[in-house]
Amino acid sequence: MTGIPRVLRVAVPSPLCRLFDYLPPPGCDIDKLVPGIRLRVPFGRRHTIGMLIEVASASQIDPQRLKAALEIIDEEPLVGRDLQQLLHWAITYYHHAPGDVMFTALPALLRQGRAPDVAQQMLWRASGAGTSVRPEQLARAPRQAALLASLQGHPAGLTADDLTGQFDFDWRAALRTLTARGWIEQHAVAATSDGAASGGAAGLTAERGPELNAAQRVSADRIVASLGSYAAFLLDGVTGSGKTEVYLQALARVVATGGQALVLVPEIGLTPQLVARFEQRLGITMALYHSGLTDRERLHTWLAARAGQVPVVIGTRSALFVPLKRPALLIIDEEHDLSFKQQEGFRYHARDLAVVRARNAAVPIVLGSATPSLESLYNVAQERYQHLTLKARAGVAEQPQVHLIDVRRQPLHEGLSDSLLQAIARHVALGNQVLLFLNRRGYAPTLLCHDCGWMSKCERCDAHMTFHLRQQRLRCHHCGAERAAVEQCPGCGGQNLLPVGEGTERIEQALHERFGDTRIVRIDRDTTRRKGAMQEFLDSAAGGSGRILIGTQMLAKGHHLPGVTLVGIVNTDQGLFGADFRALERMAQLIVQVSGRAGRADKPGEVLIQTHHPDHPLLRTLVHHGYARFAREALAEREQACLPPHMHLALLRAEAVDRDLPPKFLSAAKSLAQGLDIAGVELLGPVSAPMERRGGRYRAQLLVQAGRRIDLHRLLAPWVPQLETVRLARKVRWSLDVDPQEMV
DNA sequence: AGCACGCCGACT
DNA sequence: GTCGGCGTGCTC
Repeated sequence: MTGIPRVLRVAVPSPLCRLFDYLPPPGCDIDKLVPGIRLRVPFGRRHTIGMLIEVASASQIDPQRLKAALEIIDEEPLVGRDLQQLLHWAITYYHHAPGDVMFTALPALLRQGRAPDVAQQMLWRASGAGTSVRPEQLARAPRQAALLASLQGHPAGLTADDLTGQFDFDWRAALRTLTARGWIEQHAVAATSDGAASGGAAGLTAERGPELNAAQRVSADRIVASLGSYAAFLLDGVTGSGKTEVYLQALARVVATGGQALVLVPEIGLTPQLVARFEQRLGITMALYHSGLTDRERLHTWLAARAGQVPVVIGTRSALFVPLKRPALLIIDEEHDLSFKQQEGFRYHARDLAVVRARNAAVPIVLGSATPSLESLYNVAQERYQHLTLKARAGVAEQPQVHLIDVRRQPLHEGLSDSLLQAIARHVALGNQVLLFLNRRGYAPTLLCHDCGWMSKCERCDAHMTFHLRQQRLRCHHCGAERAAVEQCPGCGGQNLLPVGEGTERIEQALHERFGDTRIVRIDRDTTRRKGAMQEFLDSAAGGSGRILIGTQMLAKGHHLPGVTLVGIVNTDQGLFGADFRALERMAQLIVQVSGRAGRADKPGEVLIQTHHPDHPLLRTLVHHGYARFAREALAEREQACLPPHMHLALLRAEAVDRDLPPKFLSAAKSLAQGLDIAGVELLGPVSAPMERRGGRYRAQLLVQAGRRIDLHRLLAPWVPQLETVRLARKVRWSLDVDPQEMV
């Protein structure tokens, strides 16, 4: 064998848009250098964990500058080919730092270099270098000194529990520093007891479900028939049409044939009830993966899924990256939901990546929604997805009656019109439940001084502070700033502070005054902060206690509220003319989702929508002809306006405390882009963000638009690495958002 | 992002 | 005289 120089191309956790080249660790077995393994590498003046991306024969970097990797961590690639491919795809599609992409896809413990084995316990011990350091040298850092001394005293190593018992300060910070200096190392030993993977099928018996109706049958059959190869389905069915039954049929087949499925649900959609229902029907134990778990639990699920020990993994956005040994099916429930889009750092869309993952793994994917995103409907029109439609509303005789209430020139009582109040009284008198929806918590969005015009503005944002009556506090819902509400105007000392506008708290109070003896339950972030409170509310509401339910966004998702016969949407107007071109789509989805709560079981439902714009054409279409027709027209409108999904967008954002810097940086970025001279791409801006100041920073954005996706990427690929070299890039916080979902 | 280097103000 | 503020620069 000739000595072919080997260079390891490594993704290192950093925001830098490139890979770093290393020499193999001294004396390492070349065969172990497989893409997908982790390495410990020197990086700058510290050590870090890197992911091997490829083994190249030569580097672009001056060979003198190449350092050798320190250690190989993994024997085998952490994830299989399909996931590796997916991550590479994501790096080039989102133009995001490869290290950041690779490492956000891993559970925290693996990110930290831990062995991919839950049965191991991590110990920290002084490294070779660390044993010869005298702790007294660290006189400036007494905690580090104490920690190092302790570890030197225990050559076999100490666990996190040991350290927590020993030190009353935050030893983890000291540990990080010492680890970075190379004086402490982690090492894994077989754990004494707990935590071996418990496996999947717990020997439960699957329960029989209801008979499927024709549409459900067809849908389930087509999904099942496509198992074993790639196919994308949009399962489009109104609330109560039985999408879940279709999922269950397909999942049952996957489970029966020994495959594995991954189910993604929106952040607040993952309830114990949903999981219980799946488990009963499939006769298995589901593996959960979401942010509410501890790092250890997440690692446990991840490993069990990778080992093929669990048949079905269910989780939120980040579960997309859970490896499967025998992937057979992917399901994205409520595919239109915004929580599938990560809104910071590596801004991926889990639904879009899931489609790519399904293709790589040659398995079918089902995107389910009662209100599909316009993107997905467009993909149906382009014949990229197959459309499965469930029309019948299983078990419910009639669709709810939907009416617009024109509130122009009508007297409003704390935001509620006479017609709505009368309807509420009517339904309550019949012993039914009423659900009112208002996407604004607190008592009033602002306080106004009647004497001098002072308003409760946030000091750090271009926004007002919301007045919370019961707690007597003013809060900014954008940055979290908070202060006590005063009786006197801070401007003039006057006593006439008026709450302007309505929030859920105010509606609740108004309803109390009007319907004194009726039980009213408010469900928003303020009343459900306590863990489990949301569930208690919903359980008690489902049980019939609470005649009137008032709530925000969080009430819109598929909770079963069988007693509700009237849904009132207090205010649609923000959605109709929002700064974001998707505001209307969101509002329509919300209206349909909230309406889906009404009139289950045998009671017909009624939906009343208050608006100042009863003639808004798309709102009328939605109300009179339903979501499908609304979506068709909205898509046509998007096409005319040259907006997604007919157009492809990327948004370069920047923010800084200094107001001038973001636009300056974006202008520099724009010049660079223009210099690249890519045809078919248009740059709009820079402009300030819709809320220019937020959390004390000024924000601006530059929009990149292209009719063809390939043109967009032809610009982004060379442009983004260039942005790093812009001087001003260091002075602003900037990020690129490919396919932005919110323009704020 | 970290992390160190480096050059100017208020403290033992 | 030093501690430490954050501006600047680098990471294979």
